Amino acid sequence: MIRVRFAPSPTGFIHVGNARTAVFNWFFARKNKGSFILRIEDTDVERSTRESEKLLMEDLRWLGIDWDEGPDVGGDFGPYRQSERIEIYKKHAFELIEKGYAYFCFCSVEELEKEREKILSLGGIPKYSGKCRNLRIEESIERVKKGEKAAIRLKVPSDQEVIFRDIVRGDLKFSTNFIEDFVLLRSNGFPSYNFACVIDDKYMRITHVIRGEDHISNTPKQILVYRALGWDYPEFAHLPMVLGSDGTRLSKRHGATSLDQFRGGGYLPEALMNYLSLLGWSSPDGREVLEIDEIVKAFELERVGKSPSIFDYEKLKWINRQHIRKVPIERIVEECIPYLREEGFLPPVLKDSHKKWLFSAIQAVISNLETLKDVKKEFQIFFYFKPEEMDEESKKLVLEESSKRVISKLFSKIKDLDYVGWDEFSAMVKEVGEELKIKGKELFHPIRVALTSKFSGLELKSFVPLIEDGSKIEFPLKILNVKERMERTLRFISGD
RNA sequence: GCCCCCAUCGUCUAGGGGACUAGGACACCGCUCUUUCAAGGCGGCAACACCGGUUCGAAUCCGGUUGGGGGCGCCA
Repeated sequence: MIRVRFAPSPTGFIHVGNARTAVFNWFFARKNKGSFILRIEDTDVERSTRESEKLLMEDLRWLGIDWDEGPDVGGDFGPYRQSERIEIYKKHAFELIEKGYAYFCFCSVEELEKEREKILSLGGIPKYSGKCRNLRIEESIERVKKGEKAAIRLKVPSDQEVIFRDIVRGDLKFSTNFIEDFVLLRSNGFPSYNFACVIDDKYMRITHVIRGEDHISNTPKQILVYRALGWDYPEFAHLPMVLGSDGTRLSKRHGATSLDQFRGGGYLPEALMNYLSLLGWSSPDGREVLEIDEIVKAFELERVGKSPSIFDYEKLKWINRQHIRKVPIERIVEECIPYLREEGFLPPVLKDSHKKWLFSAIQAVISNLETLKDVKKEFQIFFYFKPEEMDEESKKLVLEESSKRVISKLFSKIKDLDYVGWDEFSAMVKEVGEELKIKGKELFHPIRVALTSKFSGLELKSFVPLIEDGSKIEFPLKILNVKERMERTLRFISGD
């Protein structure tokens, strides 16, 4: 039974790089019918909050990741918050002291800091001196009993090699000579990352540790802990980094980086997941726009690449567009509603008439949507109509003599009608053309501008019915119909 | 500085000794469809970092150089 975990620390929003790690773990678990475990690494008391833990889980769920075991859903190997497992870590840290594989360290943080700076300034390797390593154990225990603060460090053996196989990278080799006696248990009683991680992965029966490349150098340290404890260790797979456009670590400077920003930015979760899957992995059949279950089916760690990838917002947008076109339009309508409310285009309660209109309107603009959020700007054409604010290009066109004649003529045919259907409308446009001997662009373009105040946009065939129908429905911002729009444009042209 | 990892179009990638004239996708450019703009369709530009070795044959294997990235906390 394959068991993997995603182990974030609840210190802020979830970064897409971390999300990618979560997603790959999840794909691997689902593909192999294994378990995906969510473990909260909240041993940094200063920075961890329950609030971020909550947000983190919400964001993960939004993305489409579910977990079989975790702090909120429970499981047989909990608790799943490290802060609730302190006794377990202590027990094993003391066990290592007893076995002689670890020792108490009484150096203060300030002292160590000073030492490190000194070594660094001399161009040396910042490595703990091992000062407390040879303290007599009886004496150390005595000091601890008296209440002196002490951390516990691992006695890292010298001249040994740690070799492990990484599923992505093959055999990796490290000499223990470059590993210092790192801290297992901090003087505040909390475990360090490299210790807690080992204990938890063992207790939770993790079979595959899939994490970012930035953890490669932690792996030999953790293996040393496994060895000292006499435990076998899981398989490792280190995923390549996700970088920003300039090749440095992806950060705010490059654009959106947290899951909630993509959510708010109008991305479909399956599109983001799809895009994330393409960072370091590719489908054997070469297709890129994939349903989640297709990815699960095809996913293999063996197909994960070794080199870092740059996060490409353009391609994400393109993938998002593909997914927008793929899912049922009802869902797109549903997802667009919050954005439209935000703009004040929709009332708090939607009647059937609203829904019906909305459906047609979304259908009309859907091919222009790169993100769901784009619906806001696409819908302006329905709710805002201000001839006096039209751009120079449109103004110039509409003020031409022939344009004026076209618009007036068409208006004279429409002005007594209560409703203009598309067939009727296009028949009248045709008549106008014949009567004025104007055709083509010269005929159509002025009409477009008269109706939208914009030089380009939706095709009139869908636009005209939408404003005609829309004008009969009650919206917070009234939709003007053909007649009203032409009237206003005419007034603008004549200079009133 | 030290340790480790990585290297195919601008970007994501396929490829794993002969199938390579190196394939696909995004972006970009052009054409087309459309009496607008997009979207769509078609086409184009564009890469094996460098040097050496192994081999009949190297993008592919080996070594080095260069470049990039990661790590070196009582953070995770």
